[in-house]
Amino acid sequence: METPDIPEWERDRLAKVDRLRDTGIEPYARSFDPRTHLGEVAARHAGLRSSEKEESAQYRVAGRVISRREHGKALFVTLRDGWDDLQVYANVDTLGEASFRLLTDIDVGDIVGCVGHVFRTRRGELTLFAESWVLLTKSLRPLPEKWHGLHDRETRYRQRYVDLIANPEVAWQLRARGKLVSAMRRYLEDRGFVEVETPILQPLPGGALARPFVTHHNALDTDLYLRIAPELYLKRLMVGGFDRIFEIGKNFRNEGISLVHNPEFTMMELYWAYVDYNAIMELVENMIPALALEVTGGTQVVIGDNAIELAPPWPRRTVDSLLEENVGLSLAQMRAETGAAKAALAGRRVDVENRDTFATLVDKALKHVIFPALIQPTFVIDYPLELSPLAKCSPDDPLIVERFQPIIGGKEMGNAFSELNDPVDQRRRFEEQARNKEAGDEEAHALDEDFLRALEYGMPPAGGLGIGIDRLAMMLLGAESIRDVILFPQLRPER
RNA sequence: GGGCCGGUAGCUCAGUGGUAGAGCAUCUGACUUUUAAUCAGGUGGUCGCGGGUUCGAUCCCCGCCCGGCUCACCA
Repeated sequence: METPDIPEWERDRLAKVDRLRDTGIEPYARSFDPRTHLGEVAARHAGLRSSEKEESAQYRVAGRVISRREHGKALFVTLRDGWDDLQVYANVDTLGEASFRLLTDIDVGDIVGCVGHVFRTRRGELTLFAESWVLLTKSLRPLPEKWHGLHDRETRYRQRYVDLIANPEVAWQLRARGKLVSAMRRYLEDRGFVEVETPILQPLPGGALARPFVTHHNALDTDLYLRIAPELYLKRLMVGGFDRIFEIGKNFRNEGISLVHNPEFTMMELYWAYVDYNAIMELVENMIPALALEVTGGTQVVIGDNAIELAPPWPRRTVDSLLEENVGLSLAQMRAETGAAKAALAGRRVDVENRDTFATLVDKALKHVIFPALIQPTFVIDYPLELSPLAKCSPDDPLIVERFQPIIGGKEMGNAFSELNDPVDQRRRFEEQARNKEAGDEEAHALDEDFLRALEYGMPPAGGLGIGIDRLAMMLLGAESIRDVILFPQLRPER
């Protein structure tokens, strides 16, 4: 009987499934409980010497068979659970003829449970001596090669489940990202912040300058946008009396994909009533090293050739002083003479265009000249008004807003400001954005009447903060691509 | 979107204008502490897709698809 549609390996394994069922064995078991994690077994017997055994402790372990070495009447298999491996040894004398024969029939990829005691082989590897075993899940597909593993990026991202099996360091890194999020959540809760959830489907996307995804609600017959930021809803909650809140969740921006951009990404935003951006800076410079300590065990990270110390305090540098130092022009000079600003930037190998304005020139100077030079953690503070339609003005200068960005390893880790709570000023800023939109700026901020109505009821003074979790994870875990800290990064659909 | 690089067996990769290769995996046999186990033998391929040139294309040309890097935009 020819079934050319089914690959050979799968046909063989499907036949094994049939044979197992014929002998009364279910190849997809219901449970194997209790069990001990492989890593725990290894940790408990780290001191066991070669050729010694420890028969007093019996273990039930389970995992995926990632390799096997058959020796006639004996057999070694290596099990993996998550990112821990443990070798299992079995022989025909202990298992008996029937059970041993079935064991030699298992394939790399199968998931099995084993019961036995540990010993350490002559070559020094901690090993479970199997006294009995059971098939838990039959695998129908071959695993990638044991030596070179799975390298192909496309397969790794499309079939992350295989990547996680074949590359335990990937599994470890993605798990560490999870630990980062939970550590952040705990850190904030311990300081009185309450976690909230605000709409992802929004009638008007706001809180950031970006192009949104559009979707449609059938029953309401209305277009909705996937949020580009939760900011305006969190501020509505501040009006409502929540005075320390945060949200950790996905934002969606309909823009390019790169080493540092994924269309959906995770953001932590927090709002803290009755403080300004100075308190937020203190929070950030204390929280980041605390999170690093939990996730990596230290407050130092290495990015490229640079050792970075995250411990506080972090220096504060104004945009104005950084511009003077790196571009040779003050903010006021750049505002007054955009021609000179363009020349100065062009001289530093920054692409400038005719349509560049004061605001975009400052933005380019920060991104291409100033940030890349800030390796150790630094707060860049006090931005020009034009770049920040939701931030409050400085008491000393109406053209400056109280805003900061933490820069680590040359990269922006977040964005924060003293929140604008003057509804009249906010309306003016929205109207300015509306003019930009008419002039063709697709990313200009929309005018949100309900948000203004909320501000008119009165929002307490507050500091706000957004931190990109993906980029923070990259920095702490030394990932070069955002795809390495996202379980299922966005790819073009498979065809 | 532009530029550059890539797609060959399940995996990692060689390769040539004249019937397609290796290692590992898989299959058969041997082997009771191996560990990239070992030894002997075998199976396995629309060479990303579609056109063109040619007696003949996996190879050369054109178009497309998918991925990577990079530039632009963005966090």
